[in-house]
Amino acid sequence: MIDRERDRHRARSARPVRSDHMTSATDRTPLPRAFFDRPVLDVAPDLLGRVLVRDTPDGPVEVRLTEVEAYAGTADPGSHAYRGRTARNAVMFGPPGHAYVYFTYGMWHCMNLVCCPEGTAGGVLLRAGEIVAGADLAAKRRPSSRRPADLAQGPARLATALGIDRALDGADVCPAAPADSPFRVLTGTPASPGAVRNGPRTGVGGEGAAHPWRFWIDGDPTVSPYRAHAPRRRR
DNA sequence: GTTAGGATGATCT
DNA sequence: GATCATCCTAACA
Repeated sequence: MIDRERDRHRARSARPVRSDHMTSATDRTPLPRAFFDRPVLDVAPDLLGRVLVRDTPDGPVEVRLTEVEAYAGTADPGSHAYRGRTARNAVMFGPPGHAYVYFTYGMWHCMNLVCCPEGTAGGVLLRAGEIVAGADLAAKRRPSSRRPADLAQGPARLATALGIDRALDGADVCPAAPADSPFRVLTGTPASPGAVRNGPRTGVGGEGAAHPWRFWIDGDPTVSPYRAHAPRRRR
């Protein structure tokens, strides 16, 4: 319990490494499918600093990823794919570079990026990020937001800010042309390896809790507060 | 500042 | 019928 508190404190209070005076422009080259056709533990930390673009008729929203979690398919007790393929998780077993969107807690959507070769159900949960374009639209979708940093501070918040729902389950994130999909992932400005931290995944209990497969950019204010797995109490 | 508890429904056993 | 890869608000220190 003490350790939990300490981890949480550490994640929140680490020194900021923000670059308010950044001069180098974001690299807007889309990531190729080969980027995702790798083991999840390679892809997950490499996604930090990348920019997910979500196009809608209302306009684009772009989020710079600051926190992700890796889920390693049928061998990982924390993964939705642990018990094998079902209608819900089918997209995870498909080709890499697609969105796996699920509905949870009766209210929220969360989004993964499918990794690994087809047939291997790897996924990276997008947990948090910094809205770098379309903040007005994101704020309209998230009226309870108090400040820019919390617009996408948490997986369901990120999905809400980007207007993501089950209709986007299976969407291609590496389209041949931008018009072919509502998603793209840009090269962005990858986080330097020295700024990347990792620790146990949020909300994952049991044997899956042992894996330190949550990755985040140290000190970034948009990283969500860590919560250890807590079994729901009966009432 | 922190914490407890309710909201709400698809999914799976 | 239990379990969620969660969020928000009210209440409290």
